[in-house]
Amino acid sequence: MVLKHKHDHDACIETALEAAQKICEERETRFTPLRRRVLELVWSKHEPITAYEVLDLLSEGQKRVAPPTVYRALDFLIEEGFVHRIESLNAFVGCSDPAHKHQGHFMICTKCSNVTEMNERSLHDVIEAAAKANGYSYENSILEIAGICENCRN
Amino acid sequence: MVLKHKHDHDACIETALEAAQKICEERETRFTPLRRRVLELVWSKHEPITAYEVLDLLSEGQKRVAPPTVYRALDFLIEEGFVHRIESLNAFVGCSDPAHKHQGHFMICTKCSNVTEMNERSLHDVIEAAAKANGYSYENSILEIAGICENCRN
DNA sequence: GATGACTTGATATTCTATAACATTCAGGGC
DNA sequence: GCCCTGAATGTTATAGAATATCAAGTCATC
Repeated sequence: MVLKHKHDHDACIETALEAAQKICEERETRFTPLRRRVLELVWSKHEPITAYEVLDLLSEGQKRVAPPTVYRALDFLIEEGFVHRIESLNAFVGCSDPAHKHQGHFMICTKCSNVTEMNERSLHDVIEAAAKANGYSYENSILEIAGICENCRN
Repeated sequence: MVLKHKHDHDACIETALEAAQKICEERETRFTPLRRRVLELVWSKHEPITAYEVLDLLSEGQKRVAPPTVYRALDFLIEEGFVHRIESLNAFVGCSDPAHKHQGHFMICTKCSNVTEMNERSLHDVIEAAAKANGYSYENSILEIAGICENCRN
C-alpha cells in the first residue's frame, strides 16, 4: 500500500488510532493514554520518526519524559503491529495494515525520506522460499529498499 | 554461498585478505596495515562482529584506539565491498564475494548467530522489480531474514 | 624539500537503547 | 470497601553505537 503525499492527515491519524483502539479491545491488551499518545505522535510525522523525536514531542508542555517511557510504548506498539521499526534509519513508522500482524517491507526514498510499506504477499513468499532454499526455517525478515520515489523523480 | 561451520578458518581469513589486497591493487585504493588488520579481525570471528568488539581486539597489547579509527576502516572496507553491515544487529561480517560490489542479503540464525550470505541473482531481481512496481528507482536494499539454520534444528 | 591529498590520531560529543529499582494504577477475590 | 497481584509508568543511571572536529603523520609528485 502506497502512502500518498497529500491527503487529509488528521483523518489519517484518527483512523489509525481508532483501528488500534478496536484491535486492543479485541485482544484485551491495554491501549493506555500514553500508548495512544505515542502512536499519535508516530503518525503525526508522515515519515519515519526517531524515538528521541517522539520523546521531544511527548515532553512539550510538561516535565520531560525519560527514554524508557518512549521505548516501552514503542515496544508495545511494535508488538501489537501498529508500528514498524526501520532498521536502516533507527526510526519508526505507523503500520498501514495493523489488523494483520506482519513484518514490514519498505521502500525508502533517499530524497524526500518518505516510506512506502509493501504488503505484497508474493514478495513475502519469495523471501520465505529463499530462506528454505538455504536450509533455514523462516521466522521473520526485514527488507528495506532505498531508491527515489516517483514524485522526486519528476 | 553458505558459510560452513567447520573449515580451515586460518586459510579462510588468509584467502579473504589476499583477495582484498589484489582488488585494492587493481582499483588503486590503499589497503593500509590498519585496514588489513581490521578486515582480519572481522573475519577472525566467523559471525557478525560489532565495531566495538573490533576496537577491543585492535587495542590488545597496545594503546587503546579510538572509535573513529575503527569506523573509518570499516567504512573503507564496506565501500570496497569487503565487509557488509548487518543492520538488525549493528554488526559487520566479511563478504563472501568481494570481487563483485553488491549489497548483501542475509540469513541470520537466531540460535547460533551464524549468518549466511545469499548471493542469489533471482532474489535481487525480485526485489528490484518490487521497487519498480511501487514507482521507485532502485538504489540498493537490505534483506535480513531471521530463522534457524539446519545445524541448529538437528 | 615543499606541496597537497589522503590517512590516522585524539578529544569530545551526540544519538540510540536498556538495566535496575521505585511508584502508581487497574482489576479480581475476600 | 480493602487487600493482593500484576501490569504500567516514573526515575536514575549507564551502556552501546556512531560521528564531528581538529591535529598530526604519511606518501607520492613536482
